[in-house]
Amino acid sequence: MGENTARRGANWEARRQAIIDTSAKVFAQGGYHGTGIAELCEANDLGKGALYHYIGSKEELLVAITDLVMDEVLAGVDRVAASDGTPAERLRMLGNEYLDILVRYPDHVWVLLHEFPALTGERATEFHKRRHVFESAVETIIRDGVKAGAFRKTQPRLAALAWLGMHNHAYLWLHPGGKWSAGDVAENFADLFLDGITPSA
Amino acid sequence: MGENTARRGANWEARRQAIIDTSAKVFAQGGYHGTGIAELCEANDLGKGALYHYIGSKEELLVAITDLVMDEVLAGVDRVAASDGTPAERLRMLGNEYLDILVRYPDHVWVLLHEFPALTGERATEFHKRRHVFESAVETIIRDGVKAGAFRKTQPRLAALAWLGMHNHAYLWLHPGGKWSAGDVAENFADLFLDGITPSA
DNA sequence: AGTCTTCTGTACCGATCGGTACAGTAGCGC
DNA sequence: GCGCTACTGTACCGATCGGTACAGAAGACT
Repeated sequence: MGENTARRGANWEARRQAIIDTSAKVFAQGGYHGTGIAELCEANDLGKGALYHYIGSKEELLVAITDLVMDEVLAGVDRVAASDGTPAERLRMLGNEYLDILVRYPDHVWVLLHEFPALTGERATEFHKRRHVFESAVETIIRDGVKAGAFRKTQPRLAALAWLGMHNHAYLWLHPGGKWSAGDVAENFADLFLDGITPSA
Repeated sequence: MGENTARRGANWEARRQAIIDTSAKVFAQGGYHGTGIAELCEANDLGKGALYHYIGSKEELLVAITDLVMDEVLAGVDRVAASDGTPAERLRMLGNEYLDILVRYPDHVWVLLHEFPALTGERATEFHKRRHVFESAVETIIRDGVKAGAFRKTQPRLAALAWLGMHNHAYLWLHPGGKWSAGDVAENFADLFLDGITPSA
């Protein structure tokens, strides 16, 4: 993808992106398998011919949705890696980046976390590879912290899974314009993860 | 359900339960909407007629799977409520109960957490009601701890969501016979949630 | 043995599935 | 205005969807 942008109409790409976004919302409500092409056509106000002119296939649409999110996530990982904070600071920063994505793309993230098992073949392996980069980034920060004595001697993998669970799960209840902002939640979660719920005194 | 057990064959109930369990595994692999009746028939080695004799409908099958898990979860909540430990102890206990269920019914739990949006009508409201009981139980323990001064003055709801996220997410990687036992993970998570990852000194 | 209920396979239903073929329309370069 | 390509709606494809009808097989009870 990218090299075959070829001679497409001026706003082909923009139109395609709009379709991806709209479809993400529909998928988020009805599920990937639970949503038919007809439903997507109606939501995008397009005939089947027009729709397929932009998306290629239903699965490609799913790929586009998940790729969009993973692009953002990995960009966040890079920014954090490029920073030079302590492990605790980097963990805070990554939480902020991730929850921000979650609020900016609630539908896309829902689809990603819910329907990634529907990806097949090399699409699936590619996705797992990218997800592994993200999860490893968390684990590495924790491992660094343990090595530096800034963190307790926990099992880094298990601590990373706890961190990921806390943050991933937020896609179910953290919405733009809701009770909490991404920043609020990220701060609370970082405090909790770093210092626990027991008073320090 | 229950009052119309009526005159069913001796092992009708057992047969039905076996079908539910087998189908849970199939759903866990292919998703609810992604799995057809024909697939369920093959997995259960039954014709459509026979299958429908036991399950009524596809959605009833989904309900049976989710009910099984929720029955266990709420039984765990009751046991914890009946105990008289400190908030910290009760949180530990609940984590143990929950992760134990997660390991004993990995397929059922996967289906529950992944496909509950497919429930419709009063089935959906009933499910949400029962899930709320579970989530409130977590929140109440935390609220009690804060009130008693055993926990920091966090927002109980947010802390509960963190706790739930950590534990719920484990359905993706915690499997029977895997690297960690439910008890191991529960203990690590409780330590982490109570005291954080920063050394206490 | 006869009867009656429970159980099960087969055939079938209309609807919808994801996807394609293709003829036409619209808009841009000239 | 001409021509060419990008775009779009309609009709259609075979396959599968969830579910039903129903006849017969299999047991249990008498």
